[in-house]
Amino acid sequence: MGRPPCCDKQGVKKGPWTPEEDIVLVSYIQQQGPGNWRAVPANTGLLRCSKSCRLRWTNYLRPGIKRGNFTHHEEKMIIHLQALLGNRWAAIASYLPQRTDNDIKNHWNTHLKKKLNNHHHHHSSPATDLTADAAGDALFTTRGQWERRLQTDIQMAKQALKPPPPPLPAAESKAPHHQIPAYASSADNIARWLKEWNKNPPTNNPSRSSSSTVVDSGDNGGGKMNGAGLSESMDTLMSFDYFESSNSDGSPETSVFQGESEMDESEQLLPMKLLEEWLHGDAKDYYFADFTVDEKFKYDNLL
DNA sequence: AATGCACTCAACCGCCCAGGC
DNA sequence: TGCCTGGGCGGTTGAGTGCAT
Repeated sequence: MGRPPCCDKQGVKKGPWTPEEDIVLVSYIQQQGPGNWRAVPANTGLLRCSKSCRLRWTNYLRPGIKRGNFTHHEEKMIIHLQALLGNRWAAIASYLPQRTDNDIKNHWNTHLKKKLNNHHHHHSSPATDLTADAAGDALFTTRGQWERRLQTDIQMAKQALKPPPPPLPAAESKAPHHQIPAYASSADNIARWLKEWNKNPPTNNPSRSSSSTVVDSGDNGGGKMNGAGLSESMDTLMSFDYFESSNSDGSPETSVFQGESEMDESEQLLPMKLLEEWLHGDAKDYYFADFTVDEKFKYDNLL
């Protein structure tokens, strides 16, 4: 016997959300705060499953999220973090402020994986084979690799037990920190969206039309890539910093995987070490320049 | 202009886990 | 202790869109 569905399927609406539904959901959350999703459909009259409400909020309506137009640096971070953490998108998303796990997952599946595959086929060499997808897919195939992963998990668990960061708006603990009043920001998005909507009423795809306007796309470094930009981006993307690392002392006390001394030396994978170095190196400061103190705190604790 | 195909991404599905009873 | 429920996560789907022919 399978588990019953999270909610009664009868009378539950599925598919893209309409602007009206968005407004109902946002205004409810403005008043009540997110959480207790079970109560949301009941209290709002939305004919939606509680899960659907949560998903809509966390992946779309939540204030401060940035959609699409992944910057080059974000892509690099995703690639590195994916190599480190595997397909744990929520964990990866926690290091990319403003990005949702769903967005990152989609971007990985539709863009980055492909890019890395192409690169893999065109630059097949022992060194490059260990990067990219190959690294992501094959990283944890040995006992030592599994232990590394476990260590990462332990580190993350430790983090979770640390005292919480300075208080955030009670209703939005997972939101990025540099947007100030969570709901005001969200209401602002809706207002902006409505403005757009009045100007350009959606034809037959409300979800998509809203997706391009509700949330401020922010400054993502110049919008979509043209051909040249993509090419240039790929060059840099694939260059990584793996093989430019000069201070590879590899001291155990700075390792992500502390306590792996029992590990067979032969299991020390180059990419992992290099990733580690990269994450410890200057690149970190650069990529995390926009991070808040909390986010840096969290990141540093991972290391 | 019409058609087919490939791509994108919002949303759903199913599983897992933690907490409450 | 075991069951139930809510919430979270990762994988997958399919409608919409854009491009090539």
